Amino acid sequence: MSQTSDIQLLIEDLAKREQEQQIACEDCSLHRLCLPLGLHRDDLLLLDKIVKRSGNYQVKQSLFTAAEPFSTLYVVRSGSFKTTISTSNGREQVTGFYFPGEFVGLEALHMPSYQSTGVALETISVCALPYQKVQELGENLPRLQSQLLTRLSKELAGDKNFMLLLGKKTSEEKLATYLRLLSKRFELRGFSATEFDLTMSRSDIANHLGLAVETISRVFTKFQDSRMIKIESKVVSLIEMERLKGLCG
Amino acid sequence: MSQTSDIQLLIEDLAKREQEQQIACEDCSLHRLCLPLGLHRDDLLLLDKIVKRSGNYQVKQSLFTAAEPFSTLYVVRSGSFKTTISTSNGREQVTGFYFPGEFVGLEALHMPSYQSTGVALETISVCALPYQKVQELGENLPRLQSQLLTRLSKELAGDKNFMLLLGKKTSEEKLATYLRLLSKRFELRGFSATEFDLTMSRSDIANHLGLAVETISRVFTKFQDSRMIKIESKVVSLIEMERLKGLCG
DNA sequence: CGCGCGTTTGACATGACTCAAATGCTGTGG
DNA sequence: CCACAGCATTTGAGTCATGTCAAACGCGCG
Repeated sequence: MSQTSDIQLLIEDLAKREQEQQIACEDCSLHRLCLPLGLHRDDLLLLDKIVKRSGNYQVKQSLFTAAEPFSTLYVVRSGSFKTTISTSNGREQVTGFYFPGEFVGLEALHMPSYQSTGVALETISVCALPYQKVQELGENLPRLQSQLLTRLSKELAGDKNFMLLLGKKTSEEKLATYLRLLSKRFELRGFSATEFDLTMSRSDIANHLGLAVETISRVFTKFQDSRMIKIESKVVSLIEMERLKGLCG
Repeated sequence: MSQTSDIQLLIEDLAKREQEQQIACEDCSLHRLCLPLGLHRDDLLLLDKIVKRSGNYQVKQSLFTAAEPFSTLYVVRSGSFKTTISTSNGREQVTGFYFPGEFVGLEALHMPSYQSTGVALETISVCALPYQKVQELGENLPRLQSQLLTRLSKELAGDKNFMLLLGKKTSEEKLATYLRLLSKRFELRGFSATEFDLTMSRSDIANHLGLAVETISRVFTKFQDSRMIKIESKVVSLIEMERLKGLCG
């Protein structure tokens, strides 16, 4: 019984800390990756005021849905994310995965409504930026606008490269490229570049890369059989990074 | 002899007018599509000062090349354009086509160098915007920054949709979607939505859509045989727009 | 423990690619 | 102004990478 209440307490404490994540931008660990970069302290405080840190979401929960009115930009605080677009007849394309410090929904900021749907891949928390207020703030903070421009431009550059992957690469090249991409993103966030968690399902990966689940599965086992990588359910280890690089096409 | 000199004069005149296309942003016919949108007169004059209208290029000439240092944003004034990215082993992907009023090179503006190559599809003229100066101007013109943000966001939205095309559509759906896309862009520019010129080669189209030239050719003839479209070498007529729409997937 | 979903594996089907050749178009030099 | 060279496009035949369908497996959750 005492055991139960101990756990209870722990859980409550965790939930409380979760809810209370009112860490100022200034103190946020994502500082370096996020919007604050290049802003002065005073400006940061202004930014702070419009950020809503309330957002916690469960697996498969959606932050926003295509065609719903656009109002807010989201920045991932913890956990990971996917966005999807659909054809009129219901086929779906995963247009991106998003990790802490990354912006979701940038492609909508000139439109009246979201054009993609954002779904949580795990339990996540986000910072919500009401875009209207960001714009108002931007009127007097060119630095903020610049940061946004940089963010957009980076995503655009990534997507252009992704077009190369979708249009011209074989299934093996696609997966190899994708793994290296993830590796770099995790490394940038201070995590291991050689061992990480695939928070998305095989079918999400397959869909994103324009392949069938079965193909992804086969390529994974092929890569594993050749001892280039190791997989234990969700955890990937990149053993021979050079060989992987060579396979990227 | 008099004939020759007549033509001579005509050519010289043309060349002169070409060179002299120092039409102020304010008076430019692309006004509505381009950066000036939403700027005040005074601001426009400032923008005017940093725009270089010198650029005329021949077919296949490149404006910028991947890995070359990034310095300038280009806006197409007349003619059309493609950008490409390549894999390390030389395969190439056409990442976009650009028409009057559209920005080329936006994906590079956070980087030290261009990541794609921009090539003229016909004789073209462009406005060149030294990005450094755009930034300086942006410091005091939030409206300008906003316009840039909108431009970037639009391109991003387009590319996300394009990922859907590349990843999930059949060859017929790809071409149908592409034709409709072109149609809309021409319409927006005041041209016919149902009859227009394909300034790019079949192999450029094929490459862009992630298909082989032969496939494009076959689909074109199939569409034509079914009397949905008509093709006379470079000119396309969309006869049954509704049917085309239905084929977009 | 067992249900259900996600993943893997196998066998087969097919859309799009490749290779090859014919046809058509464009621009250039005689 | 014509003829020819060279490139772009079309058409045909055969192949192949990847998709589809089906079934087994296994892991996590209730």
